[in-house]
Amino acid sequence: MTWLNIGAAAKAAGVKVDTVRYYERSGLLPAATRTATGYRRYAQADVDRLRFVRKAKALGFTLEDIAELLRLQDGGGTRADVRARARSRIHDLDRKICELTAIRDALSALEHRCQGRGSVAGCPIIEGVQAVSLSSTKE
Amino acid sequence: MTWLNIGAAAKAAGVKVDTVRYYERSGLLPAATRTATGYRRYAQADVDRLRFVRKAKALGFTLEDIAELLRLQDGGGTRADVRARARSRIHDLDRKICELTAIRDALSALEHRCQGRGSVAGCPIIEGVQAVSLSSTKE
DNA sequence: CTTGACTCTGGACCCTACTCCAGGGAGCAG
DNA sequence: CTGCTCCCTGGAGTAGGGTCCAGAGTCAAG
Repeated sequence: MTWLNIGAAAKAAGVKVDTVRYYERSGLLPAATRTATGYRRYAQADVDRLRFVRKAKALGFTLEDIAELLRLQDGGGTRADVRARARSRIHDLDRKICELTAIRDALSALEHRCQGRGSVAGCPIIEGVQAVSLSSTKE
Repeated sequence: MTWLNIGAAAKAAGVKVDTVRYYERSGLLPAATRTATGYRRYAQADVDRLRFVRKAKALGFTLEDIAELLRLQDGGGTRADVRARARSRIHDLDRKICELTAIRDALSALEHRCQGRGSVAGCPIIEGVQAVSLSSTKE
């Protein structure tokens, strides 16, 4: 079994040393085994786990989601559990995308109404912002 | 001229008292005039400004963007300036929407590959995450 | 005069996901 | 042994947009 120090493990997984320690602190990684002098030792499985974290993050999972996914892997969760997590994430993403799209379209409509000439007084974009109705969109 | 105390002004604009003070601190609102005993006094124009901030925020502008928009209104900026800000915001939104959509689609594809039965071992979603290729998406 | 609601200030704290730092050990090449 | 790089810990700092608090002063009603 080849052991890696934290620096090598971090490099292999494509994250920073501090990030690895941070993940350990926050419970995403189990406390690493240590050498006699206190250095953390990592095996390939740990590197894989780090990579998993990185990739799940790229898919928009929060660290908390990821912690849950890892718990499911460790603790013999079911595929249904995993799937539920994924669905919930997709749902969040859909909501966020809708929200941003609505904002984008509103802003774009304002932008098209503006010729881009003249002083700010009476600018359709500014006036449009003033006319936005709230109470619905709550982030 | 009817003056409002901070509580009334905040209520009229739909924000919290602390938020009003925070906006003043961070330069979005000019320092309010004060009564003899140090209470902040607000006129209708101030309430309008607060509402403007709220609405611009709902359109996804950051407080910094909003500060700039307000400066343009105050300082006789041009519509071209305002429009440039709006365009930049639209551009940001487009980028963000694309990003989230890509993530959503990737995750959705994984989710469809999963029957939702069985243990986590071999789960296509987990394996799919492991197979994600990185290096492109950064954020 | 008392009570309760309101306001003042400065500063601490929340969230997420790190990132950096100081001050000290550990490991290894020459 | 000297350097150099790596590692350890605990704690602080970052960004964004607030939120909350203590301790003290103010205001209006009863």
